[in-house]
Amino acid sequence: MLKLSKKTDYAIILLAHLGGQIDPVSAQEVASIYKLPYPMVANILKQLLSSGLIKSTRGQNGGYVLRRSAGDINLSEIIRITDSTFALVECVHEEDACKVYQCCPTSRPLIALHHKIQQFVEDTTLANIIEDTKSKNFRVKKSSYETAHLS
Amino acid sequence: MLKLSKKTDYAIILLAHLGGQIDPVSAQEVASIYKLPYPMVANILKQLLSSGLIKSTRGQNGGYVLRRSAGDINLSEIIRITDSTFALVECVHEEDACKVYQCCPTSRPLIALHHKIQQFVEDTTLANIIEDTKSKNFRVKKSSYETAHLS
DNA sequence: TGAAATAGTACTAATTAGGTGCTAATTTGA
DNA sequence: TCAAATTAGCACCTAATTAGTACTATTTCA
Ligand code: SF4
Ligand code: SF4
Repeated sequence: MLKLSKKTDYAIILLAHLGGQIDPVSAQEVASIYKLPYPMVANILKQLLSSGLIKSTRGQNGGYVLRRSAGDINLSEIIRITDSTFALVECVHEEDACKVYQCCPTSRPLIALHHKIQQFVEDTTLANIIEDTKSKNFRVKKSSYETAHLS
Repeated sequence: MLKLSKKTDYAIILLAHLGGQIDPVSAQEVASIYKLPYPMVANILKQLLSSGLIKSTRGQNGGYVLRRSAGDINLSEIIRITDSTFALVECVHEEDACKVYQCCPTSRPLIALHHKIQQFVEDTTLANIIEDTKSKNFRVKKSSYETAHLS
């Protein structure tokens, strides 16, 4: 369906929040701030932890903090963790994955398109997202053309 | 999962084939050429027909031809027909679609990213795809950088 | 008339996404 | 020391979407 899963979508919100904090933030806290279902948030954080993107402290006043700087984390990596490795078409990473590959005339242009989109998501860092976040209140006043300073 | 559905993937193959022919091509024929399951191909062609992308002739020697020129059909339209309207995140086309929109800090940068990708798929016409298709045999010999003349 | 083909619709099966529950382990602070 | 807060690690369930199939009717042409 060519859209980000909720898991990835929420993960981006969570990471963007952690990126703006210094002290650990608990799953409880971040779920209530953004009105997200706590169990989902907890699950996603656990997955981000086991993938090494964040680190945790247990017990009272515990929570999560980013393990690396926001500028070092790109969107491609987040998608890979919470969704799966991005592949516009199956044959991008493994030619054998698609049984019609040998007959397929359009794999080449589709793979080329894949790489262009891939470049975008790799160039978009968490720091970029956090930066862009700050002006949310002006969204409705600006034209869509002016939102393009993302990369 | 951020990938094209098989339906869209196959639709592109079918349309690219029709774009290279003058006489009507039957579902049977195109299915056998590309080793695709006939029922799927037939279904997809029916959907492309009802969406006005192709036209049909029935009976013996019948089949399908493009209704418009390949240069007039872009990837965005194909995706809209066989998948659904592209939306990287739900809030792109309708803010109310996502219940956390009011609290969401990251919608702005994600919508910006959406528009960039959208621009790509709109700029990619069926004619571009057909053109790029011709050099498939050189794919393995070329670096991925050289595949970029798509848009 | 009969074979080849589309037209339309309805259906099933497999996979994925979204969301929940439970129990153990750890830390803090009263 | 003990209870509360919190993460850790699973296993599970349900709904939605995708992939693929089936069947019947209609049209065309030889
Ligand atoms: S582009 Fe062709 S080879 Fe690649 S996944 Fe799609 S059908 Fe298969
Ligand atoms: S970006 Fe935010 S508002 Fe948009 S769909 Fe995702 S969670 Fe909802």
